[in-house]
Amino acid sequence: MGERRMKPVRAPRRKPGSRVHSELAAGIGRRILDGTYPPGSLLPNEAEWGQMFGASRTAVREAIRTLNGKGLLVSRPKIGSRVEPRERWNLLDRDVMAWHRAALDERTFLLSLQEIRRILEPGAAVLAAARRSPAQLAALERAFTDMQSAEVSSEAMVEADVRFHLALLAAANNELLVPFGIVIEQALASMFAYTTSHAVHPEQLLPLHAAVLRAVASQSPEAARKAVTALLDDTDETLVAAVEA
Amino acid sequence: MGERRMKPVRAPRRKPGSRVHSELAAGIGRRILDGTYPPGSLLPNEAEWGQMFGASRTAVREAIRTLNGKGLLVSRPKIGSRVEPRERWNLLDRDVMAWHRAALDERTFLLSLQEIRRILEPGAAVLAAARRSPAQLAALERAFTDMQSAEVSSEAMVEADVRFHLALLAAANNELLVPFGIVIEQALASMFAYTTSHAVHPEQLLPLHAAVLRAVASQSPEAARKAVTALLDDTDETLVAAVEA
DNA sequence: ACGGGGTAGTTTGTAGGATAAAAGTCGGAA
DNA sequence: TTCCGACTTTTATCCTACAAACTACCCCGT
Repeated sequence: MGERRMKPVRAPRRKPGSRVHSELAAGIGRRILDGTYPPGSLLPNEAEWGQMFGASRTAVREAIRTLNGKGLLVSRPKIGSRVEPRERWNLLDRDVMAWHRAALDERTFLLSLQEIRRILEPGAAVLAAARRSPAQLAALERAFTDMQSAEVSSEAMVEADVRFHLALLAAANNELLVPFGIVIEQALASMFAYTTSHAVHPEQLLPLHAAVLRAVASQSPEAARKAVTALLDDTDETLVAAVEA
Repeated sequence: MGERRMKPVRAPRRKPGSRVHSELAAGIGRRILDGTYPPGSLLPNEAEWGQMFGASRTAVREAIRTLNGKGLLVSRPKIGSRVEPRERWNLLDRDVMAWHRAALDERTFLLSLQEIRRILEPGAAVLAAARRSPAQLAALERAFTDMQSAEVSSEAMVEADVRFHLALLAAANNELLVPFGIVIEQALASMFAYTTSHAVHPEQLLPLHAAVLRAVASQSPEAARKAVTALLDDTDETLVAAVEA
């Protein structure tokens, strides 16, 4: 064996999204979200997609099955795959939202998101203050502590910040609230990475969060509502500044 | 050719959910939601599922692809399919929620849902009163008119009622609010069918909705908030009574 | 005995082909 | 003219084969 087998510096980990059928799902999904195939229109048949992407019909079918599950289209024999009306789309799905954002105006999207937070989070804070368990309070405290020890504008800070808000929603003890929160916070996380570096009042971040924590700890619903509202006001300022830039 | 081909009385229309892969997706999905396969556990491999359901591996794979897209599991070669942690599940997905409800306590679920409405809808009403377009107001009026002309406790009434609330959310002109609303109203619709027949104050239904419509029409945000809150108070009464029964 | 590395084996991923079922279309018969 | 049936297109399902990923284990060297 004169030949030494070169061990390749194997990439740390292949993304799970690099599979052929995932690429196809994303490719087709994006084309639907960006209006290339509007609702009601008929998609190319499976064989054609296969040729376009250089993939087998099997892979195409698995991609279409994914999109089917997200409510983007329905398939019927002899007809083909037809794009569903927009209200059937599962816009709260991670992937769909990602494709949506790629095709849409960033400003509008982020402002819409923040608007929803302004509706949802104060209400959640009220419930959290009234019903949080000791364990849920501990999770909230842990997130806050991590925010304190994280460097300003660091990735760790963003992560802890998101975790803080999710812990708040979880403390409300409403099973549906957490899924809603996950959708919102996840979408905001990618933007926080930009906005934390442009925070208008970076020194306010910790005190504002501390106030929320105190209110939830002392089980004062009204105080919690006000503290969260103040926090959102601050985020609003940052967002508006970031969007205008 | 002496044999006469009996034309079977063909069923009016096969449900789109009656496909093999859909059955499989539902079967596996339910097993995950009801805890048979808890988060972190390993599912049987594709061949085994095929035997269990008497289906081919292709059909199993398409089902798993669907569940994959809903965040219930991830698949890796040599490993198999592993159930994802609960917070990755797309609980706001139509199918996932249906499987969830089938496995869970109905009371808790409905009360959670109503709690979210109490948070979301007043805020949406404020936005709607401030920003509704004439066309959106017309849609709201149409839904109300249909409620007036529908028989009490009829299916048409429920449909118009749901449409009224969705129109209210749409009038808020927030792109994300409608998807959130669809999730909630759809889930409530199936229950309304039961509760409308047990309404505590059936005669209040139309006046309460009329108040909301008036407030949105006259662009009075605060009045809209109050009207929606009153409406939700009434629904609460009905819900509590229905749940206790 | 112990550690490292290569490899065998299991499971998913992709390909490609064959056949069945669905549902419009069109032509022919009553 | 009207209605029924064959035709045709496209998805639905099944099957088989092979590739790729990754674990777990065995074997070898120290």
